[in-house]
Order: sequence, then structure tokens, then C-alpha cells
Amino acid sequence: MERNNKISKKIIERLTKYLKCLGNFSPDDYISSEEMGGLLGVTAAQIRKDFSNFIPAFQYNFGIRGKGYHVKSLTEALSQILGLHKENNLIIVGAGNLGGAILQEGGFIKDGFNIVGIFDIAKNKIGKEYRGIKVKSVYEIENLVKDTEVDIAVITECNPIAQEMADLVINSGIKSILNFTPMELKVPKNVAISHIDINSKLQELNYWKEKVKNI
Amino acid sequence: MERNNKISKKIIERLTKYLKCLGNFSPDDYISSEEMGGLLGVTAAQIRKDFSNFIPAFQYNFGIRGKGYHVKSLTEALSQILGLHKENNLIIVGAGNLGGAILQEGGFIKDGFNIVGIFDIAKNKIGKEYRGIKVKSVYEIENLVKDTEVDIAVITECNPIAQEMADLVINSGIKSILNFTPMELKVPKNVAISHIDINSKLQELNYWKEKVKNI
DNA sequence: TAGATTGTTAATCGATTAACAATC
DNA sequence: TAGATTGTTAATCGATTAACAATC
Repeated sequence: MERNNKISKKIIERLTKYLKCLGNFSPDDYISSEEMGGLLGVTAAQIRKDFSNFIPAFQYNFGIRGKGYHVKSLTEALSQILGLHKENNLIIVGAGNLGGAILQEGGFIKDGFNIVGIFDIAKNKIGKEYRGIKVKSVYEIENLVKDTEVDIAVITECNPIAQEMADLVINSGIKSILNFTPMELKVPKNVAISHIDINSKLQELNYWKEKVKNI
Repeated sequence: MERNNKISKKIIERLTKYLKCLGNFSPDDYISSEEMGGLLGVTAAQIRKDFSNFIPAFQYNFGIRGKGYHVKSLTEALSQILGLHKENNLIIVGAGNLGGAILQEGGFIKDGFNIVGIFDIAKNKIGKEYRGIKVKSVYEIENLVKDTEVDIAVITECNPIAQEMADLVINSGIKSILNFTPMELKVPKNVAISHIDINSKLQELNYWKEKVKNI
């Protein structure tokens, strides 16, 4: 079956914004594309277009003409698209400061994601505890994967071994990686990867701050 | 003077990649757009086009026809564009786990950026020390700004007060913010802001991992 | 029914790529 | 000079927006 309408990264990025925005409304409210667009700085047409990409798969419309979008239904639809209707298990590779922060700072990881393990390669980190989760050796990732589905590995090791960690994770059978290190990681085509590069973001911001000076 | 060629976010994003890639070569090497493109998964044409946007401002070409780009010169040009030729001072607002991680984990913040302060609103955090920097009250940001140029504020407070922190930072005269919280922050048009939203990134990845399954 | 707002089509805009003359 | 590779122009591709018929 040919999937003809190509979903772009930008569309998916916006879906997460829409979902977040909906959190500010009561489930039984109705919201129009116009209203939501105003809140998010996006055109109403874009929102409707974005949703329309998923109507074929869903077999029913997202909104009601003349009325808008039912907050609860739309939230459910978007959650479904983003795979948040089920629990997604993730592990953290690297029990350094960043790994600990992600685990401990309550607000970062929200509904739909469960942290099921934290791993490190350094002996002095193994055995430590974060939020009731004991740090284990990275060589035990394989064992965990045997009896627990692990959806995502978050790699926070910030040194030359990030690629090794990625390889290890992939060899254990994990199919997606969130890369928090400054390194570019090579992964096979059947593994999804996303990169949060703090230093690059700072560099970008550094460019834009010069531009806004003239406003 | 009309600036006719509009620099997009995507161009700036790619410049940071090019710069990172150059780090793997000796300063006196020459690299062609073809070679670099191969390494980064970008077309050679795109690289040349990206650079060409900045030639008018620089008054000289970035490359040498028949030879390629001189690593050192190109690195300098890109650094200049991204404002990395000078030191950029930044402060961290929020001495929680994430703030501490960014400060302590060596690899995250690199050349061109200096951390000149860390601030928190919670009394029990104030006075603690990270890498020799004492945590101060957020109400002292204003004082710091009086005698030290602060280019960027990294906001890591992960709770309802993020917007207050942003307002405070902006009122002190800081013109750009890296927002690490899950909240959308409102800022005036003359303030540059960039958002790293871990949860949104996880949601996006969650979508893409389902797609790659069928590869 | 009249008013409102969706879902969709066509038009516009912007970003990427291909091609090639310029030139090292 | 011949070969290589840039910088730039024109063609293509994709993403956004405007407009409107469908319909609640």
C-alpha cells in the first residue's frame, strides 16, 4: 500500500506543540484552529492541514465543522499518533550529572514514558541509586531487554565512548536513541535517532541574538 | 540597507554542523564541499549555497576554486558568523540537577562560552558550590549584569516559575534565553529565545521509531 | 435556517538541487 | 595548460497559505 502523503519532521514537531497546548483546556472544551493558531503563533490553515494528514489513517475527522476540535478527542488522537497511548519504556545510559538530572528532575519526562533502568560503564557509578533505581553496568542492558521491552535509550555519556554505547544499545535490540552527547552517532537505517546538542543550540542562539539587537 | 538574502534557521543549524565537522581535520587541510557533504549527509550544492549567503558580508570568498575550503579559514569564518570569535558569557538560572549537570559535565559547553554565574530562587540552594561557582539568589542577576556583560541566560527551573525567571532575566537586560523547561516562555520581540524540550523530543522520537520498524 | 469552522484544493512562497560558467 | 571545485543561476521540489465548498 502506497503511503502518498509524506509526514515531515516539522509536522511531527508541531503535533507535540498542539498536544501541549491542549493541556491548558478542559477536556470538554472545543477549540478552533483559529484560536489555537493564535496561541501558538501558527496559521489556522497550517493546523488544519497538519491534522488532515492523519485523517485517512483514522477513518474519521478530527474536528466538527462549525464547532471546532473537541479537546479530549483531539488530545487522544494526537497521543495515539505520537504513541503515547501506551507506556514507553526508556533507559538512561550514563549515570553522570545529566543522566541523574533527567531522572530526578520531575518535570522533564512526562506521561507515556517510564524509566526502567539506568546504566553506566564506570565502576564507581554502578550501584548508586537515583529515585529508587540502582545504576547497573551497561553490559546488563542486554539482560534487561530480554524480559522487558525497552523502547528508547537516552545516551548521556559525554565522552569518546558515546558511539560504543550506541552500538551496545543497538546490539541489544533497542530501536531508538535520544543522543544527548555532542557527538554525531552512526546508526543503521532501521534505528531512529534524535540529537539534542546543547552546544550547537547555544551557537545558534548566539547568532540570533545579534539579529534581534537591531529590532 | 536592505538585507535581501534571508538567513533561515535551517541554514544556521547546518553551519553548526559544518563547524563541528571541521574539528576533525587539521587546520591546513583543504576540504571540498563534496567531501564534507559525504560526511554529513548533505548535498555539496547545499553546503556551497549555505556559504554563499555570507559572502557579501565577508567581502571575500570562502573557498578556492579547484582546491576546496581551507579548514582553518573556514573554521574562522563560521566561528565569526556564530559569534564564537569572542567570549560569550552565560548564566544558569536554576541550580537544580539539570543546571548542575550543564555546569559540571565538561563536554556540554565548549569554546566561546563562559559560565559566569549560577542562580536560584530557593534558599536551600543558595550558597552551594558548583565548579567553584557559588549559587546566588536570582535577585542578584541584576547586579551581575551591571558590571559583567551577560549574553545568554540558560533557564533550567523546571516548575511553574519559569516565566517569572524569564521576566526577571529580561528585565535585567539580558537579550537571549535558552529555555530548558517544558514551558513555553513569552518574551518580547527583541529577545532571542531557543527551546530545548526533552519531553517533546521524546514524543517525536516515539513517532519515528514506529516508522523505522518497517524498514 | 444562518453562522461558524472544518477539510481540501489551488496558489504562493521558500528551500533544495542540478547544472555550469568562472577560475584556482 | 588540464583538472578540479567553487559560486551562482535556473529548475525542481516541498511546505505554507489563501480561498472556499462542505457541513455541523
